[in-house]
Amino acid sequence: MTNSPPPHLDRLDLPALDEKWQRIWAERQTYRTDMDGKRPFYCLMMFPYPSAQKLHIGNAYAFTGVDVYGRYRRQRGDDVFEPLGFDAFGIHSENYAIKVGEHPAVLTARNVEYFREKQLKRLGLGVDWSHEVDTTDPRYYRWTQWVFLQLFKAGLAEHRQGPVNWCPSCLTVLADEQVVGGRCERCGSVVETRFLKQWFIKTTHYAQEMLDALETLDWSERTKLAQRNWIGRSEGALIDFRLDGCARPSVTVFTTRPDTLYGATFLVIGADNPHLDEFVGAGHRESVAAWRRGLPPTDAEPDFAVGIDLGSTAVHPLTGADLPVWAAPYVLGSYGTGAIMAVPGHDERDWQFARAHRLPIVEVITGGDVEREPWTGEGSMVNSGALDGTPSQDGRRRVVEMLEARHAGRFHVQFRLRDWIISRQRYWGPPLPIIHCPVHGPVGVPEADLPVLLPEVKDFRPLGTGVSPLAQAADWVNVPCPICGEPSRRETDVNDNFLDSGWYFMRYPSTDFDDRALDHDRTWRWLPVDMYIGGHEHAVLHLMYSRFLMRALCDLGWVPVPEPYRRFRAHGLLTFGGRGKMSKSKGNVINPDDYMARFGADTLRLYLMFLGPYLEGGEWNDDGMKGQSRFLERVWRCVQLCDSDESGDGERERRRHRTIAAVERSIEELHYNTGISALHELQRGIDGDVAAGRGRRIDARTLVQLLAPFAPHITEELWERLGEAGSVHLAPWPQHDPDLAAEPRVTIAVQVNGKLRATFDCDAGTPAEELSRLALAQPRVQEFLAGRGVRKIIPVVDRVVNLVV
RNA sequence: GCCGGGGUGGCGGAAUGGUAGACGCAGCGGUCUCAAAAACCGCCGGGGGCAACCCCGUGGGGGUUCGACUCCCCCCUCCGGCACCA
Repeated sequence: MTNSPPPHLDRLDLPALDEKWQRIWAERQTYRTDMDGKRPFYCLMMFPYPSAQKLHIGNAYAFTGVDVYGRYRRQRGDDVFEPLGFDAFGIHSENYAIKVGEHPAVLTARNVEYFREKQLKRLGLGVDWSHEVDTTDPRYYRWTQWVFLQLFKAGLAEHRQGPVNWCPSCLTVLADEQVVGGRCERCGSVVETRFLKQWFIKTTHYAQEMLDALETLDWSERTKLAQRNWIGRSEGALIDFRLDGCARPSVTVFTTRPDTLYGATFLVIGADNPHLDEFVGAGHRESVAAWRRGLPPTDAEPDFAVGIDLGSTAVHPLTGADLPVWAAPYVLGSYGTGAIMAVPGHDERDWQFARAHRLPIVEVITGGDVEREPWTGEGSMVNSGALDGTPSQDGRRRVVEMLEARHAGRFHVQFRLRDWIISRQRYWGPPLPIIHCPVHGPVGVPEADLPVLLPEVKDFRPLGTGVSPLAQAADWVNVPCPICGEPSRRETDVNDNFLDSGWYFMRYPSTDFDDRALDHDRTWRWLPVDMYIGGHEHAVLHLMYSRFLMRALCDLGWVPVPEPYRRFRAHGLLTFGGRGKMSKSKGNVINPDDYMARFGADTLRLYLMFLGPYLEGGEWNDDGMKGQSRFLERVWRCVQLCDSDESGDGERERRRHRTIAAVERSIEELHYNTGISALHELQRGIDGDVAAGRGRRIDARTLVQLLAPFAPHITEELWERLGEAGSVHLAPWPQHDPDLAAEPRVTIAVQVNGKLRATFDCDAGTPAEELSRLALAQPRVQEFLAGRGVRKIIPVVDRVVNLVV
């Protein structure tokens, strides 16, 4: 090769090519999807929330990986639908707006503009922008409200009192999924329990179905596992205990170990159980009330020393024994029935509590020494009346049968998943479309009156009173009941923005229609999503909610199938500066804009896809870009210097077909890094041909086409320069023929006792006996055998011959 | 504590149970240049040897196998998630 490009080659200016082709693609609507296409393929990426920060490199990584896949499918002839939008409502944006003293509507509109125009389009995504959604646009949230009304009408949305997570800093209720380790997912404040009337979506109604359907889904295994754990199915029994000495006549507890019932020595009511007062014995009221006031706020660390005897007693349903009733914070008031039977001999926490408060510990399952430590394993039942000697596994069923006979208990399946609280006492969200009538209670806003527009208010900051700032808009709040016309009040809470994002993918195909949420034909043609790729952090939030919504809307007849995503893959995490996710606080955020301005979008895309297996993520390294930058320079030169129309050459055809196969496999399995390696090798090969004056046009075309999903701009330019008509992104993908990729000659490794001692070449497919003969004939092999007899020969065709002496 | 995923050159990483380290970065040597940069060519796990070559090597220890980065068991370690769920 010469040291500088021949004079007739233009200098490669990647940022200029980005600008040129992005403009032309927009003009020619290259990525506009034929919504009536014969081979629909719905390729989905998680839409971003345009909070104050710009998109960072992690977003670019996520989007590029999906785009490569979508582009590949498009080149293979599918009608690929690759839409994008903005999840612009929510606390993220609102809090930032409060911080900078700007209205969230102004702020998010500006951010959306920047994201779309300066970053997402700049990356060269093959997105059909004509189907963009913005969750803050009334033309979108009108239908979010419609979705809520469908759930309301179906009885899947309920206004009820309940214990809820309250963030004292964000001044709003949070969903369970937004509480991490007892703290607010967003601000880290310790979450408090409050009893408020809230809107619940009955996700638990589909708990079993969603659990069962996981088995049938083609999803990343780790994502399915996270959902399985979150739904948290457990089997056991509900057991009723009669109570004496308090207001309540009885209490029901849940246990997964009914076989240990004979070992129950006391009951514990959750300290945050809303009905705690009803369990308190006469004469204990004041001491219990004082104890309760002195409790520390919800904390992740359980303290078994904390607890109080409530002074009432429970009657054991089988033995008739009197058991003391206690209250303690180690029992959750909101899981199961909010109360437990304590079996200290066979439960870690009950044992600790019993020790701390000198309560009796009884062994009812053999296998350990319950005075020293609790035995939670299986064994034979003892101290259990007629059931003594029964294996504990069988005992579970036997005890349930006995309870059922006495009407004191029954088999029960308990889920850890709880209903989704979707009301938020904040400003920046879609108002829940409900009117509270003194006569009719909560009434849905008639669908014809949608959208319920978010009203202007003087101050959009949260009030902290448990009421949304929307309550300040008196004219807006006071309306007649849609049924009877009585003076009524609008619901002033807005919905959780996970409701906005829970159905956005259903809306994309139907954005052409303003008079319906989901067009029947479009929805039946395009749903479910064929390929969804996104971050694993949404395993139990967005991915659970959207599965619920799809299932509910399917049962109501609005969508064709209950599961929203045919395939889901969780991509890996991009890290920088050691371990951990990129975040502003760690100071390890990379801004993609600078790199695109310097090296062009193709170089960035290529490097991101090369730095590690896409499903596993990898470490960003500033110097890594150089390798791909050099590669694109070499591609630019060698492709334009190929001028031979030769086609029959066996070895170079093999190389070409081998590369097609390698790139196809790498994209289909989302191991983009190995596909790019194969392209490097092909390019080096072509470079050698060009130096010898025989670079083939067919190789140049193939290289350009295979590289196109990763580097869409330079390949489009080269395609044009090669004199090809139309866009490379719409040209038919090169066919690969396995027969033409097969090597006629292979190298056989010869091992003696498993160690490599020689190699020789032979025709592919040489039979085993012939391989053995050839291996023994190798002079080096004879040296190593040194006259020792060969005990065994293991020939493997086209691979290896192992000689055992 | 429980669950999941990892541990391979200086670094990122390759490898249907069959020649470990493809591809890229960094480094070293060379070509070109007054010089430097860029580009191009070559070398690039460790140890030994003048050399042909030899020995060791995929977190540690066992095992299965003609043959193990790959399969099985135990341990160490890193990352991520969940975490009082009765």
